[in-house]
Amino acid sequence: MPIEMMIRKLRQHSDLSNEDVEALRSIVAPARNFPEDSPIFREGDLSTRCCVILSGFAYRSKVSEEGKRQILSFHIAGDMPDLHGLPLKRMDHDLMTLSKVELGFIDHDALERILDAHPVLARALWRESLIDAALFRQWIVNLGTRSASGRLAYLVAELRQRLGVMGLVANDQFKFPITQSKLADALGLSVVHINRILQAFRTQGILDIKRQVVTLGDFEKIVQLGGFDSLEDYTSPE
Amino acid sequence: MPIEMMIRKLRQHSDLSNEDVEALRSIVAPARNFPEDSPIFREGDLSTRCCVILSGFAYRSKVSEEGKRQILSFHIAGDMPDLHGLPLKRMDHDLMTLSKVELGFIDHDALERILDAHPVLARALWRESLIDAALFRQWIVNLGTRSASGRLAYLVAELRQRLGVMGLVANDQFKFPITQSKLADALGLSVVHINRILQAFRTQGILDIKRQVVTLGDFEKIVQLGGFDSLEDYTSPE
DNA sequence: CGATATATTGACAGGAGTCAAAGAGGGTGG
DNA sequence: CCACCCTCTTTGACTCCTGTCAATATATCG
Repeated sequence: MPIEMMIRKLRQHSDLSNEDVEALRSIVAPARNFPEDSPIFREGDLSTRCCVILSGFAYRSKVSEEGKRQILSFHIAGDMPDLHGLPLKRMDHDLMTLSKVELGFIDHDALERILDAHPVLARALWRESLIDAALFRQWIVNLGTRSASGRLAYLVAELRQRLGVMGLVANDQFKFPITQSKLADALGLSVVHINRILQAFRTQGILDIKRQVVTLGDFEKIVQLGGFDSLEDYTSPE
Repeated sequence: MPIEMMIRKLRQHSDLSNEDVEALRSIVAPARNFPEDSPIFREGDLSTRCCVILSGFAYRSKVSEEGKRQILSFHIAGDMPDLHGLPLKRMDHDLMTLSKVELGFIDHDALERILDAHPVLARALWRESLIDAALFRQWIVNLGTRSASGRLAYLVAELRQRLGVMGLVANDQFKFPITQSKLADALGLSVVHINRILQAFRTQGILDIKRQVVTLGDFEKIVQLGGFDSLEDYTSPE
């Protein structure tokens, strides 16, 4: 029942009744598999359904006019990376898989009907989409104020936090199938420089990213370097 | 009736009935004035009402753990910069005035009641808050992929676009009371460097920012330098 | 086992930051 | 009305973080 991860996430900030949850569960289409490094949707697409990541990793990205790719966010099991497509329809960025991904789909029309009858659920989804926006704000701070190594540390701290909540961190390790080139595109840095920072982190025993796995050597240090500030306190109502 | 600007903005993407609009209008409290360079709310505050900018300029900012201020966005007449506070309550950043600002306030409780009775309006506000998020994504691309001069050009292009819609651009000029130090904090650059870019733009006749006024010398060039891509096509449903 | 993607190195260039000081501008009070 | 002050802008000299280019090593996969 991997859809439970999404429900757990919604329940972290919203008080959903069992009816709300059942209604939502009833309209999730059977899981579909996507291969790694492939698009789920593209910028400009019209969205007719929302997806829920049941397992695997994805990222959202945008290509600037100059042709450079910027990765906007990473997504993990439990996330609904295109919830904003429900009110906005037209996608302003790509959604790509990082690994093999299992997706559940929720048809917009069906969802609209459920939301009309379940205002608490509607509010929960609005909230969820705004938490997404809050992460973007954090990301802006990260890009705008921190050095290269700070940015990387911040990313790792954020991922650890989010994966931890989903129970996907064990023994100071978590799966995260990233390449240095994608890290570069996420952090606004060059591949070469990412490589050098990674090496420095490795020799200092701070962290290691190898073979799809991130190993945290010194999490305290990572949080400090990245100036990581958990959003927890801001994402629950009242 | 400067509240009309907000309504015009909502109507750009949502089909509001006159009833919807009247309901909304009925709960806007009389305008209040805020002096320049002062806080409207602070990070950590609990939000009990939404504000609408009736006139003037404001910005949202966040201070990183390291103590550096990052400006997240600028706001103009017609904007509701804390709409996300309705579902999320706890503010994750500051809202500051740039100039004298006239604000209308909408009490959350009253708004909730109206939204329950006007689902189209509720949807419009959700949409509005997601357009805000889309601007943040654009901003991430700006910070992550562009050079210093590109970033500045992008900011000016975005402002021109948004102010233009509100009818606040005339003769290739618009009011925008910014200091170089704030520009630096918005673009993730140092004041000194901002100053040099500004001078380069000035001597090349591209643009000038002086005494609270931005003068566009060569808008084509600005759009090109900034790789500006209007969001227009993404913000209307279907 | 070859082929392709990814990671690593080295040398060098350059954009952007820092520090410190000097000008300008705008507001205020005597 | 002018002197003074405070903030904002401008300059110069210097540093250094990060990017670029190009080559090599290492993984990964069919």
